[in-house]
Amino acid sequence: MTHIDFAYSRDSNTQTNGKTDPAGEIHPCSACTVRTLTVCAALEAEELRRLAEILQTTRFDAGHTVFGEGDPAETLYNVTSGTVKVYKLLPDGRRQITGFLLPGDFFGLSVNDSYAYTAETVTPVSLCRFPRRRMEALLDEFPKMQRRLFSMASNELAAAQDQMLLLGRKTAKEKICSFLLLLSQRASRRGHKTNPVHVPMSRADIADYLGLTTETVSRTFTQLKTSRVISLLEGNKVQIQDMDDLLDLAEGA
Amino acid sequence: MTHIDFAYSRDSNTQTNGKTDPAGEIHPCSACTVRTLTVCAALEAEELRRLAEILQTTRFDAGHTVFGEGDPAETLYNVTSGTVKVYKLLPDGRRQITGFLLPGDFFGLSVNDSYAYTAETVTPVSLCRFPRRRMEALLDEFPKMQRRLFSMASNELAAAQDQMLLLGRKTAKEKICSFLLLLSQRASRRGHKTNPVHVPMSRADIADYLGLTTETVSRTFTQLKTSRVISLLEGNKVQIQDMDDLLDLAEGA
DNA sequence: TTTATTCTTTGATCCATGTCATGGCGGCGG
DNA sequence: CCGCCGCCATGACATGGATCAAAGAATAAA
Repeated sequence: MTHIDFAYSRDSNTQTNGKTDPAGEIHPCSACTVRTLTVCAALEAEELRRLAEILQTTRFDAGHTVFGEGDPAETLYNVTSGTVKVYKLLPDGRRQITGFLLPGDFFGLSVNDSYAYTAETVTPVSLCRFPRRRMEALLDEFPKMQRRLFSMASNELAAAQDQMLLLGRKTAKEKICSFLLLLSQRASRRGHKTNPVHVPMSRADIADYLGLTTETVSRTFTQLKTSRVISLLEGNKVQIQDMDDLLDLAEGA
Repeated sequence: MTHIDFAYSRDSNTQTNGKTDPAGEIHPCSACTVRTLTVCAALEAEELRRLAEILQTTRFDAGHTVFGEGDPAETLYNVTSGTVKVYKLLPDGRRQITGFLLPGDFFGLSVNDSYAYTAETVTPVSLCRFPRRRMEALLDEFPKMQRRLFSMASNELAAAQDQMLLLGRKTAKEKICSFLLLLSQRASRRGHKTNPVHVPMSRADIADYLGLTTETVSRTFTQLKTSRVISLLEGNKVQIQDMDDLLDLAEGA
């Protein structure tokens, strides 16, 4: 997950998706491109150039469905800015969010020809799109890229196992603490402020990620606030009072 | 998951691990080798030959810990026969089994240098071992193998997401039904009898896989038996009365 | 600014599942 | 053959988190 700064910039076939494009804010296409490419650090210049060729960028408003479960999987995505949630549904509407994706994360990989989950934006988002066919061709050509994607998949798998432990065996309080810790760690890894953590998603989303209800999430937050483990700040920020405390609480120690 | 029959056989550096080797039953080393290699179908003869060179086979009794969470990750394993469970623990002993591995499945892949979970045999098991370093070298040499491993990781990721949905949002009854369905499907995919399903693991293991207690698992089984959805047969076999019924029950429809 | 609308918090109550306890059954060693 | 031990089943009871309900906050619309 090294974010090597890579001084490569080239306008690619940028497409500012109009469907729900919000007003204001200029769309820095080449910046997005560079950002995504740096995720593929350790690639050769040639590989980066080829990647940039097939990549397009898109923007979406908050609450926009990027693709639905079962849709034909034709595109691989990389988050450039904002937060995306991916989830699965049961027939009666129960929902499990399996991940929140932050800048640098890929999604939309599929083994079959259709997506196994739905992807929806949480905040306004910009994405890089890689047409699947062309991406596959590129992977065949550059084993190093494939290797990198494989290593990313392995990381995701490890994260998924942590999440299973959380869903299957942790209490509500442990779940919330683990979640805050996760956000903090991810912020740190991407070089952001780790302590007042930014929590861009709603209580309902948090609930569906942790296998709880919004009510329980809300109650647990106030409980943690009352016991001075955290405090809730303006702008969806959460201040962690004692990181070690939180770490213990997250594992029931 | 194509199990192409591949007429390749060669005695590799087989090592019948003595530590807990049970009596009886001859260990068919070349058979195991072939079996594992066929999992890597679509590989060239040359690749298979090289794989066979670095592969060793081992046997373990039921209840043997193959490796523990945090151990240095030096070996990649492939199950040749038997069932293996992998799990994670919380400090106070709560356990989440993240998967049961059947013949053909790989485990022990690690992004860091240490395993992220514990692997323990459920039944007597034979395994193929691939030394990590040599395996990595081989992957670099044969992109097709890496591609295959990547595709397997993607499949696992999809399975993990299904499991998250199960753990976070399904009821006890739905969990048990999903579990039986999963076993049945996996049996079918490996060409075994799918209906009286063989369930080699204990109630406790099932509970820790589904995020339940043994009591609830037990009760739910009898409940399903009473409502004539399944019946319990000799030798840890479960007869599914109506597959469609079970399918509905597994998703709360 | 006022009014809808949606999100969050909080309270009261309920229930699915956990916890604790007990007995049966089957395998295995002596 | 008997007694031990680990699994499984079942009952009685407890409880964490769900559900139902409703009152604030925040945000968007008018």
